[in-house]
Amino acid sequence: MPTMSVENYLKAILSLHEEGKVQVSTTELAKRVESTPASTSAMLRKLGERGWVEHKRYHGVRLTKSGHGIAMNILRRHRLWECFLVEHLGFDWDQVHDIAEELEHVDSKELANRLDAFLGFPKLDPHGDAIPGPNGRFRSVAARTLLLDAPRDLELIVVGVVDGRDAFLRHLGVLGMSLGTRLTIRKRHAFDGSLEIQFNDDDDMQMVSPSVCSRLWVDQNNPEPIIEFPHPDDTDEKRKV
Amino acid sequence: MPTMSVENYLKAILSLHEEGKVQVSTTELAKRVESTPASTSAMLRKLGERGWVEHKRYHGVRLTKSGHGIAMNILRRHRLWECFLVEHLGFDWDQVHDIAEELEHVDSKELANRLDAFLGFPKLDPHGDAIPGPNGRFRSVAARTLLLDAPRDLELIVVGVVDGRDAFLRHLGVLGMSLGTRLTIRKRHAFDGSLEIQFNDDDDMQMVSPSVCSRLWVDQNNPEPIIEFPHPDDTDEKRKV
DNA sequence: TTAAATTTTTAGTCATGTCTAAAAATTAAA
DNA sequence: TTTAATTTTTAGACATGACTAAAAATTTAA
Ligand SMILES: [Mn+2]
Ligand SMILES: [Mn+2]
Ligand SMILES: [Mn+2]
Ligand SMILES: [Mn+2]
Repeated sequence: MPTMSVENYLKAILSLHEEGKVQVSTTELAKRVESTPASTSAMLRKLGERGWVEHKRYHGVRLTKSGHGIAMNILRRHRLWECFLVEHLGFDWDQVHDIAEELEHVDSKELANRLDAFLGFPKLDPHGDAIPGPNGRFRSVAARTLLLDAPRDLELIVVGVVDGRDAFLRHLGVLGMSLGTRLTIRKRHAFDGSLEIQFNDDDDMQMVSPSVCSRLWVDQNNPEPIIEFPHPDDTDEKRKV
Repeated sequence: MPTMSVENYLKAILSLHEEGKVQVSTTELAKRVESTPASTSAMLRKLGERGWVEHKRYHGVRLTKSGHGIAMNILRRHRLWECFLVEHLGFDWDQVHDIAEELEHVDSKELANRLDAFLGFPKLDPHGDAIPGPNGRFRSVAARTLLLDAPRDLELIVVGVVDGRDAFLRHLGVLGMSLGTRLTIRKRHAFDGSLEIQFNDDDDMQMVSPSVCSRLWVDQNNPEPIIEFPHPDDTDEKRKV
């Protein structure tokens, strides 16, 4: 029965893990949870004592298996609630994060499972992020590429955002982009890395900055290979592929 | 921006007001929020300082208009979420209270209003209790009587419970009663106040204790007079009837 | 109307989680 | 490799909300 604060720290560590950091530094974590390094340091001591992280002083932390399970559970609830807010209450995808940030802490396994069923066991949240299942593992997700790295002259479809902050989502709105937008890269500008993109719905052409392109996941309409993201410690051989 | 704890205290005071107490005593409130008189006393000082209650030391408290507004808002969210849990997630009416007790603290006016719309602007929660509207006032509710006080030989319909605790709701299940049950009082036993009740669906007769009968609201199938429950301080003349 | 019982408040602790400022350890630069 | 910069931890405070035990006020009983 972790507190709300503990849950937020664990979830933040998980998200940093998923961004590639094997060891999470105190300062980085502090930024993520919007607190100070001092507070974070104190929290890490506690998380370590309770067996949710492995913490070597002055070097980073890693989630333990049990900490990873808790964090995946919060992430699951966060993304399920985001689905509910967008699909059933009609919120825009840039309005749901803060509300889900609170809803995710309502503690009831039964609630999460029933909500999951009510939503039709979605695989992705409104931002294209994978939703963990009740077992604490991600459901399979289609392969995807950063728009910045995608090939030219091939129809692409926007399937996710790397950066879920409201400011970025609203900027996408200004550019006329959202999940499902079909587009084709027509030109790469070597000078600043901008892409000239054709919007396949209206044949409109537009210049898009590399900063935006590096924050968008696109699908190349390949047959979808299945990928799972287990916890690094998880050597369970019976795992389904 | 009251804390979760403050919200629980204010809501508890409101519910005691609605049970007829004009002044709420420290001990009674402590029992309701499941804390001690000492903790409650400290909280009341704080609530008074912030202008949410009027508190004369050693005599009870009353909600101020602003405190009443906050409490009605929490109550609104509590009951809306209960509707959602029962009607859309398939929970039983005796499983939703504790979950709603947490959901009610998720702070977003927009969320409450959209949920309200999603549910079709319900007037009553799954326990037959009135749901406050976005203006902080109860919506109109049909007149109702305690089963204990209802007349004999008249078809009645169960429309609400006075006591929403899970134990009581489950006991109702054992008796085969829930919201909507049609019944008729056939005999009053003077000795212990028990009622002999005919269930109109299956013509079954059953003895029901006065303790249960004093916890059930029934409708007499009269044309529904409209009642509102404004705050006692509210002398606003423009109020709609 | 005084004494006893009850209720309420105060006093003193504790747990959680936050902060700033200072000290310690690590990492980067010279 | 010694020094400088950066990161992390510790020290010391504070806010919130809970508790037990003791004192004060009120209510009830004698
Ligand atoms: Mn959160
Ligand atoms: Mn999301
Ligand atoms: Mn509550
Ligand atoms: Mn209810």
